[in-house]
Amino acid sequence: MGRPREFETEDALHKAMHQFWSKGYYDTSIRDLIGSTGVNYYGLYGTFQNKRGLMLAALDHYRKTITAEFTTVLDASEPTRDGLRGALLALADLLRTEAGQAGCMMCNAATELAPHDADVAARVRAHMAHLTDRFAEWLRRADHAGTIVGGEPTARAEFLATTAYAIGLLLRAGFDRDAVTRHVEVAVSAVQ
Amino acid sequence: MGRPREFETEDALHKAMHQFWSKGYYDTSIRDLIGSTGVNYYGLYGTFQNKRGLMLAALDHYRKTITAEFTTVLDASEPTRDGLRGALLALADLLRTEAGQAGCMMCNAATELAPHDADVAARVRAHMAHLTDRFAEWLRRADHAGTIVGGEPTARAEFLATTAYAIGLLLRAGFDRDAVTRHVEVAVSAVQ
DNA sequence: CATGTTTCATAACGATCGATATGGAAATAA
DNA sequence: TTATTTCCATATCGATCGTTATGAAACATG
Repeated sequence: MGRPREFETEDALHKAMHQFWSKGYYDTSIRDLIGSTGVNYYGLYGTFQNKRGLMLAALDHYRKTITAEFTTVLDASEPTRDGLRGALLALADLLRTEAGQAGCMMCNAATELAPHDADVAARVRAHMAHLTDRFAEWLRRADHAGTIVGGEPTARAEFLATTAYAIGLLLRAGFDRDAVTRHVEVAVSAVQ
Repeated sequence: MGRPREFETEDALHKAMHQFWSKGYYDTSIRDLIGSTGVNYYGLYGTFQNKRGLMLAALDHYRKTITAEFTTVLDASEPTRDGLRGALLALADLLRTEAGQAGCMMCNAATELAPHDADVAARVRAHMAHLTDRFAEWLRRADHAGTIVGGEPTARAEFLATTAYAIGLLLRAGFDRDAVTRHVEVAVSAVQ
């Protein structure tokens, strides 16, 4: 009973995520979020507690959508250098907006909030661990196929993960697609 | 004539740099800066125009001190994998505070401000270009010595530069020295 | 000592921040 | 229709933001 709410939680979360993603946490005000989500004070605070709660929910949403989209591509890519290159370039496209300056939301949050927000730091850490895990799985497939064989799998996976972070940073800093492509090329040829 | 100022510009800049470096731009208030530098409103605004001017000056100061300190180490390191490892580990020490969560100030600023501040973006870009240039010079020395030979020098230098950025990000995200050391190890063995 | 000039210390400004209170509109249930 | 409940729209709160104004303090010069 009562008046029905005029917004979908997932939809509001998606729009809030994009707002935080492109503008960052501090440079995004509650009024900005009300404007971009279309949800008013009552709805936002009732659903997400406060600004920080919305940010944490947005980070979780990022992992469930953007990160998941990349890991799906990675898991589906063939275990060759071509496959790896394709996955990393797909990631670069995911982290580019029209303006091309979104970057990786987890890395952005890590820079802005992690040092003094344990909950954000935990999510960033979980994201990185998850990413490393997927790269390790990919390397295992490559090793099994005999296309890319090497030593310690965890360390090599971490290297690929930091390559992914670097892609986000380059985009955030304003480098264009060509510069990122060039870096991906070197990283792909460097993995062994 | 007149009352003498009670602060040194360089000293104030150094303290402001550390403040911005560890807490970021938005999470640092003018009152924080007055507290950490010991300079009052009159001195800060008279010398640096406003908060943004102080940030830009702090970025320049960062390049003149921290970045210069690293490039000095890099230029002095022998052109071998051991030399490269030593330089990168020295960088990791430079980017660690007691709490170990400072990271790279240029990367932090890139994430927080570059997308909507052209002057910051320009400084970040200049920093990255400078770093890439120094790595390219190092690679040239290694190539000449025959220790590490490879193909396109610019691309390889960019790879080493992004390795440096990744070190900053890992530290900012709270990873400890061992994790960073492990990543450096992989990067060093990957460069060819 | 008096005067002029520069800086220091602090009060104050308007604007905006995150967050909450309020009053009416919209839906359900009787 | 009426009562009840939930939500929307907006006003408002105290706090803090970046910035500026104000008066006292510290020097140099006469």
